[in-house]
Amino acid sequence: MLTKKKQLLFQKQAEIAKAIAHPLRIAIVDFLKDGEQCVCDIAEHIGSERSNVSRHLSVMVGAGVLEYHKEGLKVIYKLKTPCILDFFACVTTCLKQQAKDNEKLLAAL
Amino acid sequence: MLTKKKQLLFQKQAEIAKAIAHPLRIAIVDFLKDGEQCVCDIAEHIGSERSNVSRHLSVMVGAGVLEYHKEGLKVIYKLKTPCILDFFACVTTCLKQQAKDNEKLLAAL
DNA sequence: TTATTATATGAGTATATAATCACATAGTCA
DNA sequence: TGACTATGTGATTATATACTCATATAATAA
Repeated sequence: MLTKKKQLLFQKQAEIAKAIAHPLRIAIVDFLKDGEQCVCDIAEHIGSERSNVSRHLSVMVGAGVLEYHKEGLKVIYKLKTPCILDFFACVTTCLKQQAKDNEKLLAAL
Repeated sequence: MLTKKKQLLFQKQAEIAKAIAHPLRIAIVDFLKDGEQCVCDIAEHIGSERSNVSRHLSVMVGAGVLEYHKEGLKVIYKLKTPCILDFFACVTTCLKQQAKDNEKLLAAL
């Protein structure tokens, strides 16, 4: 059986994973890897309503993936830890693996 | 604006992230890192109904995170790519970062 | 002061997800 | 064959999430 300690750890890990597990949020993280951005520029870049983007951003702030500071009217968001980007490297490896499998399947038909 | 190509990539990445973004599923992946297991042993280990575990497993198979084979009555699941485990290293780094921040906050009170 | 802009948030709706129970399926063995 | 076991799945319910619109807040500038 799982210890309480492990359960808590898995809970926390799931929160971070959930905070990234959305196409728009991944697009946001990908955009922010090149530097901090305000909400309006993020919204423009990913092509979604500002209110919606604002909500996605606050989800990621809540999970500790992003942080922000205010500059006049604007609120500037950035990655809190670059380690989040490692996640994409890992996922990309998985996708490549899948692509290889599909190739094999295709070749077998 | 996002290219169609990037949108598709982010979609795929989100699918994998979603497949892991649940405490029970993380517990399953953690359990499987030491070797393949049948549904009943997984259910026992994580302390959940077999039918529920079966559903979680099929979500992860669908996302290409797990694979399985049958052995008599049993269905044996295992990690499809070890790269999934890198994800946990990354998330753990984020959690440590958060813990540090909380420490700072606590010290400031 | 008012007008403008950027952002956040409440309310409502639509959809997705998770869990449970009952049942179906399929393999094993007496 | 029938009993048993492991797994999967349909139906249901509860909950969570995503999105949109309207509105609120807050900073700025005229």
